[in-house]
Amino acid sequence: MNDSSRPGQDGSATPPDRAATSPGPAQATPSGIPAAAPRGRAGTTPPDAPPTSTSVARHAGVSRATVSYVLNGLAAGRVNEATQKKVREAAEELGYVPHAAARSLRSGSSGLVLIAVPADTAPAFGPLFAGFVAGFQSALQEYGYTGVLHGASTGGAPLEAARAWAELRPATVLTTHAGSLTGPSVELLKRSGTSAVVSYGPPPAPGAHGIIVDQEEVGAVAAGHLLTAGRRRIGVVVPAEHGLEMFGAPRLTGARTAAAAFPGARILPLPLARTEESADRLAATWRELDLDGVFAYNDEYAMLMMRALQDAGVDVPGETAVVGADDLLIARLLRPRLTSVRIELPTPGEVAALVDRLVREPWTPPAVHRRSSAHIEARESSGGARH
Amino acid sequence: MNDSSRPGQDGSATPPDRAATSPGPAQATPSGIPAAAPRGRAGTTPPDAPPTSTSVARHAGVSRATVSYVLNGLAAGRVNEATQKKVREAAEELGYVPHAAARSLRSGSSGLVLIAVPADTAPAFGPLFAGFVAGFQSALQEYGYTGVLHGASTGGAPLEAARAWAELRPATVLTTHAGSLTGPSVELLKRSGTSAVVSYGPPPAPGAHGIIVDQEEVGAVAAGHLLTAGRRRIGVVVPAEHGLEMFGAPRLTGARTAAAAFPGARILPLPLARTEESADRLAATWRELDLDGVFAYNDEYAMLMMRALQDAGVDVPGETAVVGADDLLIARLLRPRLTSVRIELPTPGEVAALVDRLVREPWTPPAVHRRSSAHIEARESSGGARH
DNA sequence: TTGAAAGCGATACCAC
DNA sequence: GTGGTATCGCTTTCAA
Repeated sequence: MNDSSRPGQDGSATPPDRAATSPGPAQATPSGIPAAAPRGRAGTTPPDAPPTSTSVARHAGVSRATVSYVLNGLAAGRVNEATQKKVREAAEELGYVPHAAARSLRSGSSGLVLIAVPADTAPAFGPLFAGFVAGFQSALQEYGYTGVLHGASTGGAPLEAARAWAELRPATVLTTHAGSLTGPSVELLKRSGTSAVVSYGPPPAPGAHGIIVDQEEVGAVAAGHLLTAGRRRIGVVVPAEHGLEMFGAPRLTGARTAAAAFPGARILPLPLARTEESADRLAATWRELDLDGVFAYNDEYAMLMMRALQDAGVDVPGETAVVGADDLLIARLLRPRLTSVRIELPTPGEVAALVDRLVREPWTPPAVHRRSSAHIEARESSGGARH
Repeated sequence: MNDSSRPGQDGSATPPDRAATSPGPAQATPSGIPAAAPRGRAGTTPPDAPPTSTSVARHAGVSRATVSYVLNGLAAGRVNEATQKKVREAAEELGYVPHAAARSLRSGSSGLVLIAVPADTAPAFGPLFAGFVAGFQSALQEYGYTGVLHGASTGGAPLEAARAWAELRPATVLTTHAGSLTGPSVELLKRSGTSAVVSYGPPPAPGAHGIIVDQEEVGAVAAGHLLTAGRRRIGVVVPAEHGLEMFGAPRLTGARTAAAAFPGARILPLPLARTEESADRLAATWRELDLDGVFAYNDEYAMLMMRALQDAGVDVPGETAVVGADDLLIARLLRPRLTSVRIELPTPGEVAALVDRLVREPWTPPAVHRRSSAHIEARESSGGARH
């Protein structure tokens, strides 16, 4: 964020005022009016300035150093017990809270772990990921880190994204987006002090660690299940939504791979938007497609698909078997019950432990710490007799 | 985060090492071993220290001041065009990224907007909220702020939470949790420089602004719909999950309020966990409960409920009408189609605009900026004839 | 046992 | 047009 319209700096930021970008590339002067009188902090010590370590020291009648020792628990055998009490009381009384920025500036590390999720894909992540993030943040906390989710949009420029993250000098960046994590991005982050960059989901860029969720395996398991059940003409739903290609494409590939082992098997990609209309349109031409099985990308799309098929008079699973993925609660609630691919992910605690290790041992060579596996959860929607 | 086990400071943090807490309350010495040799930064200037404004200046053969001017677009009429080019090239070449902490320390404002969601309730938030967060962060970015989602758990101590947030010196805190936002918490935040505290959802604590989502209205609209349709014995599902009371309770209250206007109407709370077993158990005793309508908390619980009722042979809506809330896609996919309460929320852009205004005009008195409303989206699940 | 002081990186006055 | 330099709040060594 290198623009002249930082909040609290001038008095004229407006939304359309697209942030001027970065030092690097040649850049015209900050578009438009150079902003009115950039007043710094106004008077001297307004009614009540935020309490600082200095205020606490004054209030307690000791030096700043003493305050620091006491408040950080390093006072053992250094500071008088009575003095400690005084300091703590003063801090309490003033409502003192240490200034994280000042601390990290001095100490050289921010203790921040950035969970970077590109804004445009964020809504696409389901409850599974939301749960992971929550658990991850809690786990990080146990290790002393502060995990924050950063979901800004960068218009797709990987280096811009990396720069935005790097400004915060995070100890680690864990990101879900493939595109934002190019080699140069990783390079930039590392150069600016980030000890580890971890790709969560997609395969990592050079220099980054990876916790890979093998989307191809998901597709392969789903298709394999259908194929094993005797289905041969298989449709694979590919979400039309932007930001889901990164999942949809490899799942399709996986299905194709699986089909290669079955002579006569055919895979047909089925573009589908997450709307009733789109599903109805697809279902209307179903008979022409002549498919006896469909892997519907995930449980939500599967529900959409199944509903449309049933409304169109297609029997599930008799005529066409349906398989979803993610094994959400709805899979078990649907009728017929939805067969689904369950994806085993590394737990938040494991990822937090990894992050901690990488921070403490930054020399650890980039590696893929895979630990995801996919199982089929067979239910009614794929169980019926074949066509 | 005031403990001695900050990452990168010592060499012995382990997960069970529950972060020692804060300056305030009397506190024993940091539990256990005082950590091994707390080595600061090791050698002098390791192979490549992160580039700073100074390195750029050196590299370009100018002073740090000049670098600052150029990189912040304040060089107009101050710095030679050729010099500017030199500076920008040097920055590019070194991969320089400004240090946000240093900048906020100096400028007095971090440009950070904290979206604080207590970790234990986070998984409870659905796709609606996820979408809001993503949009909000993008909108904030347009104004020059950095929106981050902070989902740490604090064991329920409001002041601890506030302290953790305050350390980051955010310009604004937007929080969804009622419990974490007590009067003293707001006080603490404001004293430490946060210009506005906004409660998103629950009614605000004293001193905080509020964007209220009137959960009672949701309950009232749902129950009102059922009552108007002639139903009189109405069950209201109250989620058993922790972290959902804040929604469940007011929705129940709203339903009760609505029922008060209909003589002979009865409201019966129905505790329900988000599992098939729980729903089946409830459905098994359905006839004894003798209910002709149920407001199932939200669409997901409604799906659970409806499935269990149908499996138990209860006709929906003939025998019992069902109403959900949130109007998700699944509402339209269910059969019978699910009647749902649609909640109109302020858009991310509107909230971002509000935040910006509050930061620039911190004197704005705390107020409730309500703009949520609930409408019924009537569908089949509540449309049938009454018992 | 406590205090003085040197920075961490960036910014913006005020002289040159 | 440029370059010193004081300063933001905090940590930590070294001296008293």
